[in-house]
Amino acid sequence: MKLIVDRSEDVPTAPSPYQASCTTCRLSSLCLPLALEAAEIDVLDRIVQRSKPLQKGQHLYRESEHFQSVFAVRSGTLKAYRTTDNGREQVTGFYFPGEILGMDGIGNNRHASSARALETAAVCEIPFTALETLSAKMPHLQRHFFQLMSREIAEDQQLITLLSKSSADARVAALLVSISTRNARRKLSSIRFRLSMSRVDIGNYLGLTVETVSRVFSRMQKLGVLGVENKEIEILDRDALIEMADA
Amino acid sequence: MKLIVDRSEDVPTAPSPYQASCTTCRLSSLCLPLALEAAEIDVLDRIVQRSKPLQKGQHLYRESEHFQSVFAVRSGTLKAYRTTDNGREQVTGFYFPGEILGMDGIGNNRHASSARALETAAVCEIPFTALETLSAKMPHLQRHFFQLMSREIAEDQQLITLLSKSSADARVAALLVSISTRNARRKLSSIRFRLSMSRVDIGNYLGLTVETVSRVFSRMQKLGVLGVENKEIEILDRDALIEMADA
DNA sequence: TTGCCTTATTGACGCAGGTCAACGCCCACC
DNA sequence: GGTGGGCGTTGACCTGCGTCAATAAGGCAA
Repeated sequence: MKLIVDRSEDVPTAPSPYQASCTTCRLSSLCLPLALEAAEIDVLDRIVQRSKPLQKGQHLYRESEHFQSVFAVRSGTLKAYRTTDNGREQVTGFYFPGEILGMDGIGNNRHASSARALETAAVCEIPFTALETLSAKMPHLQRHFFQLMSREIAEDQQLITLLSKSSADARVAALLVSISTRNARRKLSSIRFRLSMSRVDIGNYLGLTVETVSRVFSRMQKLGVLGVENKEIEILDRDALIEMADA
Repeated sequence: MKLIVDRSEDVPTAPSPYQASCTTCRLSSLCLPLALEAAEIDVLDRIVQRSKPLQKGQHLYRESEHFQSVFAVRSGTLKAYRTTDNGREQVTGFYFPGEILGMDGIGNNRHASSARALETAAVCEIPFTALETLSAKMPHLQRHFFQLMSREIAEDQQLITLLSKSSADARVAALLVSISTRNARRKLSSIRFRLSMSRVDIGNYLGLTVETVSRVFSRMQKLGVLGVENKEIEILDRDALIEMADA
């Protein structure tokens, strides 16, 4: 397994031209533990691989492939999905810049889901065995990964709650609130954004049909809660949306 | 934070009389990494606390309480659930002997769900900071916990898939298959068992009403797939049940 | 045992959202 | 700048499951 990319000082052009380092990455506050010291970040930086961007529709990994790394999204959006026994596709999550995906593969050394780019996307690859070795030496890092995984569990449970009982309106509202919140964390507009996923993906993720998703959008627009223009969304009444999300 | 129970050699009666040790526990193959050496198990053993059994209905921990430990079920069954913003209860999982719960609390240092005993139950408490310290020293243990958490994620995703599209029949069938499989891992009968949870809990977990759950049981009984007598379940046609689970 | 209360079953009915179908609109690619 | 194919919207109809209600069956206390 090739773990280290040569990025010594005497090479003028970075060996991986796609991103300088974790130190300069504006997303590092999202995907790295804040408590990490500069020297520690540097060590971590050495195991992280930055490769060429994925094109829209391209797979990052596929279900049941050998698990080797987790990935941090640098730009773009990815969706994770699994294929059921009867061939149906189920979207299990959307991943935005600063978020980590692939952690469901650790358990059995093969990916439990597939991941594909919804638009041109760049990711940092973090080889897991290297991460493990490093974690044992850096308590902050170990704790950070335990926390990341735990949060993924908690988020999945939230989705379970949503899928278990909520109305179509509540599901769509909850997704929009989630995207809005995550945008805010990335210092992007929390009230105006472009949905990088199709209505089909949204419906699939929320356990609804395309038609229902479309109807919900229309209804919310009519109610003045949302401005919808194709993939462009404007949240006009955030409180109402939050209200709808748990109804 | 009190982490270590004194169990030094000069105390003749074990400080916690409820279970000898991980070494002699018949469930250790389920909750401990197999690769652990005897000496390592011994170290782990020292941080594990065994307390008096929980009575039916008693809480092990509650949502938003300060997170301190994860727990391994020794006997009995527990359910985990969270309360939604509008006060509804959502069951997020059932936990049988040999299974670990509480991992959703690591992320934010408070429990993301509550856990309560469905019948008299005994658990081993594993203080998390001690587990972290130990993990950094014992690579097998660190890996094991990464794996346990990862599997929890993968299982939640499976539930998401189930809740997202499947029919009532498929949901109930899937739960029964899951219980059957987990029973087998514990060397119990995979075709005849007692449901420790109520129909209400089953319905809640599966996103169905009690009435629907009841009707599904009746229907399956009529079809000769299941024998149902109150909480006593007999799987008469396992293949048919598996078939139904992904329909 | 008796009685009470919780849990489960069964039936009748209504509705949210699925299904099917038609159509409009992007936008990508000649 | 036309055109084809995917994506999104809207309408009409249908159905699986929820809701409401009534009854039965356990289970625990006294």
